Amino acid sequence: MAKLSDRQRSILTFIETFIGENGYPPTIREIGEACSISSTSVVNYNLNKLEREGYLSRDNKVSRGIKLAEENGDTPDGIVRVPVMGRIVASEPAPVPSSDFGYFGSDEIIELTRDVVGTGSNLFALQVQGDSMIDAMIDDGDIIVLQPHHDVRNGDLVAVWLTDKEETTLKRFFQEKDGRIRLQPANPHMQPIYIEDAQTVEVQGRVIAVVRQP
Amino acid sequence: MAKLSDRQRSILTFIETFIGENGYPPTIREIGEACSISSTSVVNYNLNKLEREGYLSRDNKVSRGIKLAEENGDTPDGIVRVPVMGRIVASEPAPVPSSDFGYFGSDEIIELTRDVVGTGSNLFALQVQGDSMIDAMIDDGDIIVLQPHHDVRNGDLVAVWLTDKEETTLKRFFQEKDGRIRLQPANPHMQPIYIEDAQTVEVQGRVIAVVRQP
DNA sequence: TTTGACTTAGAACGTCTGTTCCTGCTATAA
DNA sequence: TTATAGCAGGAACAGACGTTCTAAGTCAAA
Repeated sequence: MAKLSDRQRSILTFIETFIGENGYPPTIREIGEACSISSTSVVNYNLNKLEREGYLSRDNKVSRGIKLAEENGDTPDGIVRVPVMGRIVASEPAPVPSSDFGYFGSDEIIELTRDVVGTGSNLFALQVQGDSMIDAMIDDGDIIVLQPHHDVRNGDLVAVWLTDKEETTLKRFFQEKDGRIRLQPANPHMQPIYIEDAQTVEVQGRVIAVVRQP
Repeated sequence: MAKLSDRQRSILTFIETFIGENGYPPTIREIGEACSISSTSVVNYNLNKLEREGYLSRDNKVSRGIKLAEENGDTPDGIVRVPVMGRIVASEPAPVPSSDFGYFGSDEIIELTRDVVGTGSNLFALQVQGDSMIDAMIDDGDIIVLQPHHDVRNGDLVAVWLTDKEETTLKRFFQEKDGRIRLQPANPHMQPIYIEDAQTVEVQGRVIAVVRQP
């Protein structure tokens, strides 16, 4: 599903812009005119091809029956569907999606915009249970959006599972020069935690956003 | 632009759900069938009426040429554009939009989904500056979405301007039986504030959502 | 070269769809 | 009562639209 002819690509982009401008999909003849294709059958042929490749779906016998496919939960209008994988509790590791695609095992799905989650992909969300993360200024019931991220950069706010303490916590991550890991609470009045053995820190994901609905 | 017949309302909601399901608008006959209208001219008549009232726009002679109007920043696909009116600081009253419509004076616009902001209308957003609202578990840089709301119910999380203390704060609002107003911090370890003179409390809005991007 | 798969063109068919015209009903005001 | 406006139903027309059929061009493999 990789190779697309120039013609097919121009058809696809035209449909996108057309829907954006008009609010409804174009007809076969409108596509043909825009992409300088004289025959409706050629447009039809390429549309069928695009459908077979999964770029769009068509409703037979229906005028303007074209719907653009939504790739990886990203709808064409900038909405991102993020699966809520469950609850995050201090006393347990966070439930992380097992595979990269599919919403299996997710309780529900929350829709967010790119304005909130940025350009991340493979996102998942967790609802915080209990007020054990109050020191990270995260309340009971808050929803945190995570990106599975194994190469964490210094300063990232991450959800980590501390194997020896058997505790999940949200802290800013810093790799110190002396090999230790410093976990800095968001609340500036609280003291950081220093971890001697980096093996005891399992990063579950980087926090992309926190959403609270009082 | 207020009065809508039952028929017109059912047409409108059908168009909404149809677009949501199919990705393209319905035809006149599909509307008629769904709303049990036998004649296409009646549908056409009501569509023209709805267009005249501003609820939708039509493209003449175009099949499925219906586009739902976007009211108060609410796009047809469930995205809500919320103007960010500025920053909210503890030492100043929150900047509230002067009129009910238009984004005049807004620094920028943030797009959110209905999943986040619910069904509210006339929403506006403010970015929190400083960590003075740390007791409400709201951090520097957080964005709070507010609904201008003058009839506040007990338990609502509201942004209030205390005229005598000259301070903006976020608290849960309770009207006590003895006439006093109790402002309860979100942090359960903190003590509530009791206001004797209700006149000194100006409710700027009800907090719909809080969004944090670390 | 021949073969076959893929792509493009053109035309015709039948249905879908927006529009229009005519008719009738109901409610309000004169 | 009549007049007017708003609303609803039915039928028919013309054009739009998806589909299908035939034919031909392109290109790589045999």
